[in-house]
Amino acid sequence: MTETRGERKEKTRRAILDAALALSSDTTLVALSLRQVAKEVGIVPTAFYRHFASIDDLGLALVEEALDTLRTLLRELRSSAGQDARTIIDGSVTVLVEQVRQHQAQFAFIARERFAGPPAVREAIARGIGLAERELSTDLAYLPGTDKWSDEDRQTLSSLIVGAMVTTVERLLTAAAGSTAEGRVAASTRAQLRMMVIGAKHWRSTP
Amino acid sequence: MTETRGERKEKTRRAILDAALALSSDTTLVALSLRQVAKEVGIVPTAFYRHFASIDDLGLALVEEALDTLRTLLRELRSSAGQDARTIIDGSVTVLVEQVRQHQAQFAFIARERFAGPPAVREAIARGIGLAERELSTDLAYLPGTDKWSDEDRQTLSSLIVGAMVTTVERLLTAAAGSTAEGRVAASTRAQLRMMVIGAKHWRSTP
DNA sequence: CGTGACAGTGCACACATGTTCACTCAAGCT
DNA sequence: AGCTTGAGTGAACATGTGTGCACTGTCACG
Repeated sequence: MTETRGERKEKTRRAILDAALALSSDTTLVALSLRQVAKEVGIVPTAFYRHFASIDDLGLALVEEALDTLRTLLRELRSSAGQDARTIIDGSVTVLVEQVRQHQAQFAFIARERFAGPPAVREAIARGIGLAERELSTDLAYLPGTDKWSDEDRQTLSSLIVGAMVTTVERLLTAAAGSTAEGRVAASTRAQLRMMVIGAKHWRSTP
Repeated sequence: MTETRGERKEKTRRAILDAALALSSDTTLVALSLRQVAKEVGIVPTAFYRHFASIDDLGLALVEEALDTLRTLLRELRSSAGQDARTIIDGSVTVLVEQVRQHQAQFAFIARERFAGPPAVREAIARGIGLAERELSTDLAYLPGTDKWSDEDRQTLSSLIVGAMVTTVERLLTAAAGSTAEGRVAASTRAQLRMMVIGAKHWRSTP
């Protein structure tokens, strides 16, 4: 045999996860049926239980993976440094588009299940996005300009930016890769980020 | 009889719509079963067909109603005039919170089905939000400051604002009515809108 | 070489689903 | 008063669902 026992197992586990992601993209996680997945993978329904304790478990594993790519996106965004605001923005949007295209299915999954998924899934996604906001917020504490702001103001700006990013991801998901629509979304997002930065630059807290 | 035949029919039709909205709030539209709805309403499953041609038809009627309350929100927002930017923003956020609280289930439905619903539903919701963006964009053409802008810039600002509004609605839905969390969301949104307005005020298009 | 672990099989069960059909029986018209 | 219309009924259907249980065959290890 060219494959060891453990490798084979991992392979069908992957196949199950992939099939589940593909099938749920037509509808939703709650509408995902064990038997559909099994048929797609090419195993008998009961063999599914060799890999997951239940169908809910599958959903949890799926969201875990999706959040992993979310965290990857965040890491990439933070490491795509730049000198002035302009280049930071341009680079960030480029990274965003790239990552969304590269992991389209995962981001679509997150967008779908963010409000439609089971409670545990919804909460996990909310935590992921909340984390992004907090990270950006603390990053802002070290940036010239916002370093003098109050925590509250930084959180406000951070949630505004993250919100715009989420909206952009959602827009990208409905635009075909490499289409003019995609270009428009990217350009629009860049403009929006610049607008926000300008707003932040002239911001004076008025409680 | 205290009720006419037509009134009775309309009454159970309403009951079906209400039950469907309530039941789908636990999961999703696609996971909504005819028999669940029928049981909740107190009619036999087959009686359902006297009111809707199919379960998909129900979904369409549901989204139609939800979009109606969305349009109501937009109308309320536009009519809640004010003098300076500050009072316009404050009034708008107040209206937004009010409307979301008053039609919580409908807005939750929209948030859920926006990406998880069947294609027809998703497209209907996207059209509704697109309409909001276009309306705001044309409104901006008559406001001092943005009246001199290019259409493109106005669309960019409009989509930014609408996006922030959508995000705010989503945040409100996860915050309890009258809670301190709700107050924080409202305050944060007001600050964000002010930030955006400031950004717009100092905006110079850089193509 | 022999033996145990275990991924995958096949059958079974009990239950839920959407939709059909012929029906009842009261309201509302002529 | 008589007759039609139509909201609601109840049984039936074919199909899909999750999960339990005894099984097989092969890989990996003592």
